[in-house]
Amino acid sequence: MDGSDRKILRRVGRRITPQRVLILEAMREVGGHLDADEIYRLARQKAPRLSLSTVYRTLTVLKEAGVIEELHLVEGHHHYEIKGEGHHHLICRGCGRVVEFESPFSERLIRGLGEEHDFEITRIRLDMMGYCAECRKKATESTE
Amino acid sequence: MDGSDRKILRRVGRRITPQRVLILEAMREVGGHLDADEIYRLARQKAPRLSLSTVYRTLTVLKEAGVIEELHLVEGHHHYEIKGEGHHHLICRGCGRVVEFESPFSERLIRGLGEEHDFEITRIRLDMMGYCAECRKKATESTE
DNA sequence: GTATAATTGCAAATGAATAGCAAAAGCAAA
DNA sequence: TTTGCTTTTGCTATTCATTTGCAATTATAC
Repeated sequence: MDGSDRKILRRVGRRITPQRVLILEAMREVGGHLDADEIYRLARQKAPRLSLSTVYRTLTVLKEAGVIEELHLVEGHHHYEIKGEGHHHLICRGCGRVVEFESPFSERLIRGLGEEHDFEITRIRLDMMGYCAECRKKATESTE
Repeated sequence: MDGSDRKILRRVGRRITPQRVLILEAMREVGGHLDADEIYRLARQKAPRLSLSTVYRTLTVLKEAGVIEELHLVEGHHHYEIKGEGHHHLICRGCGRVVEFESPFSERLIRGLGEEHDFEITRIRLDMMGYCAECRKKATESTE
């Protein structure tokens, strides 16, 4: 957790606690998307008494503060990732692997869409589902 | 539920029951996205003994058969809609209203993205979050 | 330091979704 | 149409991610 994270938490009137620092550092260190339980297990390595509810509460706080983002990559539970990278996800329906890619949207396209429906667009969520090379290969092999 | 729905269910080896017919008809009639409970309440008007588990099981069957699609529009629970319209969602963060819009993607763009990551893309999920005209107006008024 | 309000850990609760099971019903073949 | 087999249903109980209540602890302003 760096200075700017601290500033953000203060701005929204939240305290800086070791648990919050730890959770955010774990997320920054790993990068990409993690679910609550993965974060819990990671952070507990350094703070064995950390509770899962604190993880959830911290994730809510960080989400509200706009530091992280909640993703719906799979059914059943959420994933979380540090915000600001503005990337999207390619999800393999075969093996579940997730590949990140950069936004293919031009500013102009987004502005046009927003104006068309009189919406001020603040966030784009784009996920593409399909099959990765490996799973396609496996599928071909098993059919032959 | 029309003939083609029946055909599809038969093809995947599922039976055609009054409950399935009812649920699918309710969804087609209302159009757009509904959650399991809304579907339950709608369908129960005509079949009071219908159970919520049957709704969930039917939704799973229809999902597997490719007739409907599960959406993650809000946290906490899913929404379902008839497949095939290939549209996306503009979701207002203020009032929760959902506006549907057509895909802004060109075939070429999608093919390019797929090739770049060696994925065969079968489905695109695009949701944009923001604020509708009304909520923006309200926000301005309350600040003045 | 001290006061005080936010935060934590723990345990219990919630709520969407699933699973187990006996009874009911669809459907293929006779 | 009747039979026989299998799926499906309704009911209830269960699962599991997430939330909440609460007393004890701790961050932060003064």
